[in-house]
Amino acid sequence: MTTAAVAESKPYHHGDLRRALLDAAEAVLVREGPSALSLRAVAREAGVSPAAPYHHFKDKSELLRAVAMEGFARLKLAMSSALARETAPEERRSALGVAYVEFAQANPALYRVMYDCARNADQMPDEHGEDVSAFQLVKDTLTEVAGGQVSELDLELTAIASWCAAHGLAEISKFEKFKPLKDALGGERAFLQGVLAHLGVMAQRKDG
Amino acid sequence: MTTAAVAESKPYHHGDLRRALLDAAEAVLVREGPSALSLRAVAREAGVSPAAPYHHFKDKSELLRAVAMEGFARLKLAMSSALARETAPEERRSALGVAYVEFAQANPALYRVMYDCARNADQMPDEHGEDVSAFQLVKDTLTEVAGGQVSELDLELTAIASWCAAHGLAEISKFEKFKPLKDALGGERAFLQGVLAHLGVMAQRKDG
DNA sequence: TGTACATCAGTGAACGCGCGTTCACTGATGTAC
DNA sequence: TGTACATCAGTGAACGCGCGTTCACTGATGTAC
Repeated sequence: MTTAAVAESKPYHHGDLRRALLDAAEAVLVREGPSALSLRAVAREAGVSPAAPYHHFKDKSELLRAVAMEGFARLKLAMSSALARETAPEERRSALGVAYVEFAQANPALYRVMYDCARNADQMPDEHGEDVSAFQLVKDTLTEVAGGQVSELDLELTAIASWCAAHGLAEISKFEKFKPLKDALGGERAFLQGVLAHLGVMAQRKDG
Repeated sequence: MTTAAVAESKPYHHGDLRRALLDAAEAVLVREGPSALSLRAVAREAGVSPAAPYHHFKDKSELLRAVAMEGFARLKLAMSSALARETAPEERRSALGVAYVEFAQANPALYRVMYDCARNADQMPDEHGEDVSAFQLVKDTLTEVAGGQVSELDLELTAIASWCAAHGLAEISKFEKFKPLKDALGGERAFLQGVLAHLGVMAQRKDG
């Protein structure tokens, strides 16, 4: 009946309910969207009583936070992978932005939860000392593009601007308004690349 | 007791309950945030029974939609005003972006409702034939900056990129992460201008 | 000018619902001796 | 190796809550004659 319940007469103890709850949360998100993501729905999806999650999360918001953290981790992974697939700096930068937006498009409900969570806390959920942050990934790539000839301040501001644009595009790109333009450009990805390419940024700064 | 109820033994008929409900909705948003924006809370705030709004809105989502539409109208107004205060194209463009973000910062709950609504419909709420859209405002201003030397396609993509960046900045700018940078730059507005200035765009395109 | 009547815009009680959380409980597991 | 016992990780019933919406109603307003 439930997705997470495996065959063979499930045991009283679950094994790894925390993990199962996070997976169940994602299943609920995919199937019914962010507004359906209640503690009870997650427990139901995991095939467990409504009180069970309290042995693994202090309360609902802590569960949501864990979901959001996983989402950000996966987003970063998607970005790293995209980066690794290209060698030329310009292509790497473009791929980074496209990967970001495509992740958001592929996981719209998760992406929403991620930023709802971030907004509530005025910060991204802790990556508690991960090796290198997604934001650092952006800065490094932009440095490559500029060939190292850029001040720390410009770099920081440009990275923020890029992040803003990617986030904005993630939220806005599916508006029907843009359909004609996408068709004219030859598809979704061309559209994304087109918009992101129009964030010229450093080139202007350098000769301005 | 309620904000909207005027003195003198309120009459049975309200006069303009629709208007009062929209104002009440905003009051609720400001005081308690988007998650508290229920039909019942709005009715309560307007000093009216829970069933009363149904004479003015088909259901909850139609009320929210009306709130969102008003929000977008006010955002456009703020942008027009900011534009009118500057003459030089570059300053006008900057003022436009700053006005956008500052509106979102000044009305965070309303801004959230506006985009929640837009996302649900995959489009902005109808401006049903307003004179000129906010997006057109952006395109016109960008054309001024470019001195008319720009293709329709570049213009469109640049305008979208600007919109994305403004939206992203609106959602991200209050992260604590940026506090040091803001201080270094001398304040919130300088930060916004700094980020937005790093969307060079057309300059790069022209000599690239 | 008065009156009958339709329509409008409220009331307030009630409906069923799903929610987050708590509680006393119990089955399963692990550990000390 | 066996056993007593503490601890862990579940159950399931119950709590109070606010919600969106419906309903029969009634007071106020406007209009036709």
